[in-house]
Amino acid sequence: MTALPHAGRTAGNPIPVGTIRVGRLRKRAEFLRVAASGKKAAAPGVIVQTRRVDAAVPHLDAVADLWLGITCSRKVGNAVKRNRARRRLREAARVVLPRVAASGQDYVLIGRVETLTRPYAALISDIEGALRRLGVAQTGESR
RNA sequence: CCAGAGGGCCAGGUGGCCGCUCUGCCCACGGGUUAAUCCCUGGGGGCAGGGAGGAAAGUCCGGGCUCCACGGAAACACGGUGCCGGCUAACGGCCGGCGAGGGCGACCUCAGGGAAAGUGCCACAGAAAACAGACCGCCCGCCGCGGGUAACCGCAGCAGGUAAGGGUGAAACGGUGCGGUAAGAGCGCACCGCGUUUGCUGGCAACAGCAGCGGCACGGAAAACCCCACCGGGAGCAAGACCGAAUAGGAGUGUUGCGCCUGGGGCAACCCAGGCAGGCCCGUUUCCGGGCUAGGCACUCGGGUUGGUCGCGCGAGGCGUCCAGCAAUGGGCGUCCCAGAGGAAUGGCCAUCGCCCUGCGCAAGCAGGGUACAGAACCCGGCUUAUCGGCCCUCUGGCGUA
RNA sequence: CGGGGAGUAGCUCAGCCUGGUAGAGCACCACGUUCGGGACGUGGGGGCCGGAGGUUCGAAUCCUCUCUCCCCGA
Repeated sequence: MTALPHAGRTAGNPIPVGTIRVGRLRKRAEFLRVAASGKKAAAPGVIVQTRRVDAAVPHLDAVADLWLGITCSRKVGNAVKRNRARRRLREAARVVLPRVAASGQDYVLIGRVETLTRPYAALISDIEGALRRLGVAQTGESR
């Protein structure tokens, strides 16, 4: 496990054991780092990029097990459409990532035009499938 | 009832599960510090409360706020606005009025100063396109030729008169009628139109009405240059302020090099202070004025970038009511505190009820589809553009009934 | 978010300031040249000037609104 030590998680802490904290990518440089040196997988509703965390380069949002950033280009539509695509992806990622995604990785979800109209269940399976193809999915049943 | 005009308002509701962000309070914990507490800081949990718009949009104007330039002055230049009056912090905005155009009407539209300050333009066509001018034509006179008994007719030329007719054009120097004439012509007259730096009346004014005057002179275009009047310093919250890594650039010291003059110091190289000259900058010019201005090498100290904090929401504020005003708007009183994110929250999924359209059905209803435009990014006042539909008020025209 | 710039032929650009005829190069087509192709020569076609209004007799050009694209300020 290359995840940074979870500062608040010690014996006697009321946080349930196994809770994963998802940090956020905050700056353009962090997104570019994932895009430049990471792997990517495309699904109808989403494009996923990922990169193993380099401990020498700290995140702005420091205390977390894995980091997530969501983005949308102007091709998706106007500001309302981009916001909706980001919100749907964030909601789906909130459900999927702690259960499936490996720790110690950066993840970037990129919205597409289909993200707006794709059914919610399909969006979730899109993310899971992409993570599996990238080889960063947990073995599932072990958790 | 149908068709239409003007103005205002709304921007789906309810419920369930799971979430986001800010503020306040509480709880346990980690890190720093300490002997310990306190304190600082970090990510969590719980409870309560707040959480997108009429356009948040385009960024087309006007302000607040911040920094820079702010010492003026004059002229120039540049940009903008343009009937009159009012409102406003200000505006290119709004309100009221005037004029012009459109509509049966309610109403709508208008960058709506100046073309007798100047420069330039008006292609093609046409004789001529802007101090007018004359192609065809019409008319008088003279001369020549031909015909005719003659009156006179025809043709060609010369010198004049004319702007009625022809045709061109987007536009041709008023229109109609009568008189007049060799033919004509505002040449004269009547009416209409036009102009008016004339007077009177009304109006703060734009302007309107009446009278007079002018025979009519003044083509269009200033969204061509321009003139006149008025307004305008530049940049923008990525402004700006503060805290502050790693790596490359600045200040001090030493050394080397470097225009002139004066004074001081030093044995000297040289250093310090002042002035002058040169160069650059303050939009341009002028006058004064101000600022900056010397490289290379070695050694010591302060800034900026990444990042963080502030700016950052009590405001030309919202709601209600009264008063002044035709209105825009202003004033008084009461009451309320109402988003603050930062790859950027204000949501995701589901159920159900509304609303609209289409089809089926006698009906109850059923099925299908639709439910817009669009997301705060320092704030405010406007303008413009996008928008499924619904509601309310006032008014106009037509038809019908009483 | 703020500041600036550009839309004209299939492509790259002139023309706009100073309004009346849209032009150049490459590309395309035909013919010639060649045994054939390329190159070369001659000739030709092709643009409602991003869209909508307005000013004007007349707009690619002037004015207003709008759409799209590009650049700059982390």
